[in-house]
Amino acid sequence: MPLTVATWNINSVRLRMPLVERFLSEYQPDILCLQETKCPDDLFPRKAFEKVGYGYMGISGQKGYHGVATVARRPIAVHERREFCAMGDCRHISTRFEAGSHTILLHNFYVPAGGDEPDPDINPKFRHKLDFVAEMNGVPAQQSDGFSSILVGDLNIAPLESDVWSHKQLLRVVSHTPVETESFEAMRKAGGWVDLMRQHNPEPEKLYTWWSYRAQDWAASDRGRRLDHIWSSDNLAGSLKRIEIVRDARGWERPSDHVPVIATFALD
DNA sequence: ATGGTAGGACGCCTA
Repeated sequence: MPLTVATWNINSVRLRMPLVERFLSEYQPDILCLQETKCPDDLFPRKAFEKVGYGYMGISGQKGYHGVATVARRPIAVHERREFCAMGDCRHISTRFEAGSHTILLHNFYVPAGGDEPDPDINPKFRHKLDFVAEMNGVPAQQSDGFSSILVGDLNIAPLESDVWSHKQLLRVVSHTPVETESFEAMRKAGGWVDLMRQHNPEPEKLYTWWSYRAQDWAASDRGRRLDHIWSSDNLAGSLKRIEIVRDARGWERPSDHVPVIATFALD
């Protein structure tokens, strides 16, 4: 049976609810994981999601900053909301659902951006980002309880050379510094996670999911980065049929600076 | 080398 899972940093779910509705109606993913909802749970637009057929949701939001939500048109249950770095931030929610013969644990992450200065000794936000990635070592793909796993989200790191428009020019820019990309890839591999976007579109093909708001013409300059990711445990990777980056969404009216990424699985 | 834009909440932090 097919399963489609999408991830999208929406940069205010309330402001961009019309875009979310357009995306859900055009692409109809089974599950959509949102980041940067910037919305406390009691103000989350539950009714609007229910109205378009997405009646199952796990939300973890706070006022003004961060916030994640996983919405679905098929049953999902909240598994856990994990706090990282003892900061009290809403940056993770995991949900659980049945698909084919699998019970799948789906992690939805919003990793700290890390500020501008890539030196943990003088920039606490960069320190926080590195600590957060280190703590993600405690989220392995293989569960002792036999769940299969998917991990998605805005991970705010572009690990490979072809994940940025210019490897050389971004080596000292937060999101692509060696200390980030190396600890990120080490964490992913140690956790047993497969990078599904790269399984489907290997290097050196350029893959971007984010384009800065500050560009005069984002599409013409195309200075993008792959900050959003979809990973899975080994036992699901072979069932991946398709990965789609919805680049068009960056050109929609009042867009997020991130675009949706959709994974389609054919599960037994 | 620099500054550029956007959102939340309303002065300034975060991305």
